[in-house]
Parts: sequence; C-alpha cells; structure tokens
Amino acid sequence: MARFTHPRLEDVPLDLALHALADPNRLGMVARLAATERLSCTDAAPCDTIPKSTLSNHLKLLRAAGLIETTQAGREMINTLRRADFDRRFPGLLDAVLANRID
Amino acid sequence: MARFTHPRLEDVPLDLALHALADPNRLGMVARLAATERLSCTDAAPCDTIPKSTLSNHLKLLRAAGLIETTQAGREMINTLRRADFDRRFPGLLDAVLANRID
DNA sequence: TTCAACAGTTCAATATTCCCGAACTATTAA
DNA sequence: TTAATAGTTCGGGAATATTGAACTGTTGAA
Repeated sequence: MARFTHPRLEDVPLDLALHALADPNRLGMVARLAATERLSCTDAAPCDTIPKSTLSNHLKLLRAAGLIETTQAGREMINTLRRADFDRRFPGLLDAVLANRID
Repeated sequence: MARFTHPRLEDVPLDLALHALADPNRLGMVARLAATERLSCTDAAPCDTIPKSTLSNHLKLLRAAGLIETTQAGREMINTLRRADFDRRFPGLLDAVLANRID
C-alpha cells in the first residue's frame, strides 16, 4: 500500500503549520498524539463518527505540515508526533497551541 | 458607514484564532500592526496589489478572531492590535506565532 | 451648497478548498 | 482462496475564498 512522504521541516511554511492546527478535529488528534504517542489512524480519531476518508485526509494534512510521521505496521498505520522536529522548526508554537486548547 | 462589531475574546474559539493567523497576508498584517499600531486599512495591507475587497474581508476576519479593533476616523478606518485582550485569552500564542514568522 | 475624490464596505459571481460516500489496495487470519 | 480489517484514493457536491463592480459615507475644493 501507499508509503508516506514526510517533508523536511525546513520546507514547511508557518502558514501550513497553522492551517493544520486550525481545525478542532486535527487539533484533537495532535493533542491525543502528544499524550499517547504511537496511535493507529482509528485510535487517533477525534471521535468515532468521523468518516474514515475524512480522517485519512486530516492525517495526510498533518503529515504535510510536518506534525506527524506515519509508518506501516501490518495492516495498521502508526502515527507519531514529530515533536522534536516541529519544535526545532517552530519553537514554542506547539506548546502554546496545546496549552490553549480545551475550551 | 458601517460600525464594527468586536467579539469578546472569551467567545473566540482557538480554531478561529489559528485560522485567522494561518494565512500569509493576514499574518503579515498582524505583524505590521504589532510593530506599528494604528494603521489604516490600506496602510495595513500586506502588499499594494491586493484588491481592496479582499483586504476588507481579511480585516473582517481578523476582527472576528479578536485580533484587531477597528474604529472610524474621518474616512479612514483605523486598526489596532488587541494584543492585551488576545494575550489574556491565548497566553503565549501570538508571541510564538510572531516569533516564528519571517521565513 | 454641490461636486469630485477618497477610504472602505457589500454584493454577487467565480474559483478554490473541503468533506465524505464509494470503490479500491494491502495485510492478516481462517 | 476467502473474508475481514485498516486505511487510501477518487469524484462530485457543499462550503469558503477571492475579487470586480456598485455602493456608502467623509472630506476638501469650486
């Protein structure tokens, strides 16, 4: 099946990073990955009503923004937060966003 | 002419704030306002090729996100950053974003 | 007083992006 | 093999964004 492409963080513009975070579903997934590390796509889902095609697209966008890495493990895709990479590229940003979540 | 509505920051969700910042034109305007304080719409513009209707819409969105305040002064609309309000609502967020601008 | 120029908004049409059902691919277990 | 599982990709409709054109309100000049 598809193998995933992960950008170098230098190539990720701030706009894209912010855009990826500017959505409650994606933000929820990032928060979950920040807490749990290593989640399959369905486990990373923000709720169990979201269609899987939508979920897949959200995860693709998070990948493109350099926020997550996805690797295949059997028939699951395992997602992890690229926190170190992301923090090096955008110091303090993810912390600030996550700290301000939970409304 | 139109008088502007400014939301209470408690009513601004994080998603909206991030969405407002997740655009190079708007981010440029915010950065300019962070540096200059009190700019007319045209002076706040990120470049001189952007259509004024587009500019007006961007500013409307920044208002809705609680990022700027707009008041009328003669035939100009004067925009200022609502930094204190925004920082109280989303501590550290704007700093982190502005610090990571300039690619 | 007009009148024209200016600063910006609003409207409506087009262009772009997003969402999600349906079809598909790949892996595993039976 | 086959069926179930885990997820991707595709395509069309829904939602957003962009922008030219028309409009509102303000000011300065004739």
